Amino acid sequence: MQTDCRNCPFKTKATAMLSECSLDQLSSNHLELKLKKGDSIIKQGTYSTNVVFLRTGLAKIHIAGPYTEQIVKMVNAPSYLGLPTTFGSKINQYSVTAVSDAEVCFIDLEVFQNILDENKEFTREIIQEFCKNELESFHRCANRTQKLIRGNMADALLDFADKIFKSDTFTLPLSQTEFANLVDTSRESVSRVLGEFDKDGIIKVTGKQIDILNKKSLILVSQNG
Amino acid sequence: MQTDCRNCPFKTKATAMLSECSLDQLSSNHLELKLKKGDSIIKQGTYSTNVVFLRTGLAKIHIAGPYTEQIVKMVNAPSYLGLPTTFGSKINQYSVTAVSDAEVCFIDLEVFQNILDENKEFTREIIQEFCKNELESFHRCANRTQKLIRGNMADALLDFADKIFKSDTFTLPLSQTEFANLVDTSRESVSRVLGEFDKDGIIKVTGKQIDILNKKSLILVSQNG
DNA sequence: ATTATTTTGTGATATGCATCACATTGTATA
DNA sequence: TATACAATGTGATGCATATCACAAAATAAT
Repeated sequence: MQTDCRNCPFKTKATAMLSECSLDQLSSNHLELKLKKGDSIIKQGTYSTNVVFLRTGLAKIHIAGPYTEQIVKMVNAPSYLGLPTTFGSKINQYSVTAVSDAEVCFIDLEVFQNILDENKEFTREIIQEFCKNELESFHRCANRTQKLIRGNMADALLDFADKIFKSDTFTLPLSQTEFANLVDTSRESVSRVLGEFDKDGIIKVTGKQIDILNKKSLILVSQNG
Repeated sequence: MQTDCRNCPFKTKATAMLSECSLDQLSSNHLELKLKKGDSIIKQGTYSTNVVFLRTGLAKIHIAGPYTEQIVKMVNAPSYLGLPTTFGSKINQYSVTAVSDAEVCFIDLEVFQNILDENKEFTREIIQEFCKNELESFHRCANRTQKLIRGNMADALLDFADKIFKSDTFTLPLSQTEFANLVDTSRESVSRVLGEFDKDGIIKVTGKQIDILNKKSLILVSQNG
């Protein structure tokens, strides 16, 4: 399936910088796909020469650790995925899976490279993106290892509310097992802590539905314990 | 102090791609400094519009976590430092400190940006570098949280041997407290585990001097417990 | 050299959380 | 609608490791 990228309403900040010429180049060199929740977008260990543009939806980046699968981060559209592998080893070093219905465009790496070469502004934005990611990963590294479970879970919930869903009411797009892999805990602890937060009136849990009732408390838990 | 960048013997893969013109631009727009072990290169919370080129030496990237200072990674020359902050918020989000004597060049961000704009190959290499870092951080994230202390310490030692010093004999450039902050442990555990490894004949510890005696064992410990 | 300060070694104790073991509920499948 | 399977709730137990509390070296400062 091919669409005209010029009129794509789901541009990243970077894509908005592209010349019409480059957009046309994209149009004629990409494969658009509609995915269902759970579908694999990038599979670790697999060969790939594509950059993936996540047009709509929400995805998890996950990687096989020595014992369990670890969710490294959540990504929501619009966003480019898979740059590290395609620019690096060509063998995907991690997996990306849709956790909601999603639309993606597969872009040939060479085309993407051309577009980088020919659009300074685009390149700047992509580099900005890398910088932001690196900083985030530094912070995550420092926080996740120093905080206790309640703090990390509070962080994760705040992340979902503020960065992913932009709302204090949302339905968790992950099972508790997945949530545990994101927060570096066990499934049981997720269940327990979610229960505690509910009992304490900080959030309301109704199945996978989360309502943040007392955001200040949640932030306090995030900061302390 | 200014030197001619054309003849700098400490070029990164990226810098080697630069045109003579760009190198001259660098030459006339940078500040070269000799640093002593312990000197600060980048200070978290501080304003900055410089990219730093680590010409020689070894540095640690560290960040203030909620409780302790966390060492995020070790970087050895030649390497560019501080891109994430300068391209991002201008306020340094982390610190970089020399852990050995070092030489650095401070490059004005605008100059660096110009050079990026005008050298596609250079840009490609810088992006490659970002990709490599992102992958590394993913792996670290998965490993550090899943492995026990012995495994993580083995990893760190192997990293020093293989990536930093390229030798199975080296002197630890960190105190045990710092090492602990790198490996997500307590100072006491570092002392204990180092003692265990020594007793088991895997390494020989003489003060800060480390000799890897049985690398296979060390790799096994890294993989298992 | 002598004192002060930082770094390291090592035992004893406390604790956060993983793990195990089920019960229970929810959800897909026949 | 019944049945299988996956996702969740919850107690009891064990363990890895942080923390505390010193002693002993090693380094730095005077």
